[in-house]
Amino acid sequence: MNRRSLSAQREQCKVCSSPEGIVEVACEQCGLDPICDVLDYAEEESGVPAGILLRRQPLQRGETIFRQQENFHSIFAVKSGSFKTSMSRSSQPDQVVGFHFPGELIGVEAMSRQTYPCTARALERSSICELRIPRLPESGRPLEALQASIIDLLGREVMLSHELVSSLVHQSAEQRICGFVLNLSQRLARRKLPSAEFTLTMSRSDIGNYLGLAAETVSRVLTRLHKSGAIRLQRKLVRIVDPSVLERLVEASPLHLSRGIPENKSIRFF
Amino acid sequence: MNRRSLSAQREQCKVCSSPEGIVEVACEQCGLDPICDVLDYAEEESGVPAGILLRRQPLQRGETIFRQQENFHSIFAVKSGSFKTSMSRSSQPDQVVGFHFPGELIGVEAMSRQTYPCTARALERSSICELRIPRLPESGRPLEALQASIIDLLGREVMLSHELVSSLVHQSAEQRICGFVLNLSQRLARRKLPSAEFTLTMSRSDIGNYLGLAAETVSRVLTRLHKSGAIRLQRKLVRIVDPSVLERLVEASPLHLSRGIPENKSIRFF
DNA sequence: CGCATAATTGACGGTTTTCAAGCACTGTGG
DNA sequence: CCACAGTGCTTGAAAACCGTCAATTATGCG
Repeated sequence: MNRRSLSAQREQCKVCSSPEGIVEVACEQCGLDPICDVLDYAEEESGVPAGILLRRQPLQRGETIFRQQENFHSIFAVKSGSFKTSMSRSSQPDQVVGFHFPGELIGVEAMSRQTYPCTARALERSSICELRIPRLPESGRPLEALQASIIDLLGREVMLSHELVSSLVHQSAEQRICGFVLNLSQRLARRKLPSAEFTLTMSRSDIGNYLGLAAETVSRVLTRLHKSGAIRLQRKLVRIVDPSVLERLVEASPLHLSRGIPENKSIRFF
Repeated sequence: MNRRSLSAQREQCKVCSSPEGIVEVACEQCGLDPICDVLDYAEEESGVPAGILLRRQPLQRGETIFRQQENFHSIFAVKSGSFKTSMSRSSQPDQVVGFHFPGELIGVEAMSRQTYPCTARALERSSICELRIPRLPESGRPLEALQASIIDLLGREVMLSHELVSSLVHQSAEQRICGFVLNLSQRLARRKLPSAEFTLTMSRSDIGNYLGLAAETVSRVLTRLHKSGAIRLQRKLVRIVDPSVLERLVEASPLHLSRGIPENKSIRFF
């Protein structure tokens, strides 16, 4: 009996059994899954010592998993809820560097360092799994496989960051926000979560901070998209009515519009 | 006799012996150094099969090391000269995602992928070292140590990207360009290369593309800095006259740090 | 209910982009 | 040696875009 069929039954997974009825990502949709796989987690007799991979108590809105400059010890996977990671810059408000949704990892960029370079804060009531890196060797699993998984994780992270840079610097406010909304939708869809209608758990300021825009601009663009019928918007609740409008806005470059034919689009921003 | 004393003599290093009199980075200043270290390269009797780490023929301006979507096989270290990496995006001009100077690495972000996500092109006559990843196991060295080095490299790259994003999106054109110039200077200084006066081997368009500015804006800001006396500027040659002026403009947000060199060489994973 | 926080909306000004023209450097061939 | 074209760089003027400031409304929480 393999791990996937076990974890599909959910209550069999030692780590991921959901304590209450909150919507959370399934193990096989989680970014930590390849590593759990190596560890044979969810196998009753995996023989992995307890405390290497563990389920943490739910966090309340505003609580932190870790703070900037604390000692690195674990990477985390979001099971439910959402988080933001931010870096404090001297003499200026914090810079939001990322948002994290169920199935996504937090803290991988600290992997090569002594300390976490940013603070991870819950945007709502959320739960996480924790993988204690220094204790991995105790698992008795081949280190090479574990390291290979981690290299894979990091490589993806680098790719994403590069694409984030390219998408941000050359796009207008409208394009950035369309890309942001579409990206959130795609990330939720990838984890098999509702992706046509969802709540923006972060504030307009957080979005603006992340995208390099003023909060007012975020607000203006969102209401403009609402009035144009591309999305429906009620406070923090977003429903994507016409994805093609958003996609067209993201792809359409104000410069060089006449040149080149719009190709097949695979939007992977943020 | 350890590797460092050997490579200090330069002609003893199997990989890095400089064929002609071109200014290039020393091995111990190179981002690949921790890995070469593990491989005991430069040791005459290291026993590592040939062809894993090798010195490539110099590239002419405009030549590519690899192109986007080619199969991944190696990461590269710049020995002399400079490179730009760029990604082509559907229906838009290429996006410059990075510049690479002696001692810095190219291609690490492809580590977890089948193919290179960007194209690496020489900005001038340049030379490189190549590390063939698929052949690493042949070295007989513990894979864990090699993987740990690679994890270290990738972790840094993620950090850099985060810092790049935060420094780009919230800064004015003047701040971005000051940061860019200072960053170049710091990266050169770090590799013990001339850092007060150097040439911008990339075009104004490349700089603008990278920083998310129009080429005209880059030109305007540079001449403004020149007229204010902070720098001297002759076409592509830059001399930093008063670093404090630049630093004050950038304020406290240091632009992306240099690529590829570990601050402390002790890799503390696993 | 009332306060504090967040979101919206409007007006204005500064920065940056765009468009356009002119200039400087490079390399080629006569 | 010079004329020439090609490319990249500089400079100018107008307009678009977005940030700031400020006022107003909405929302959440005690």
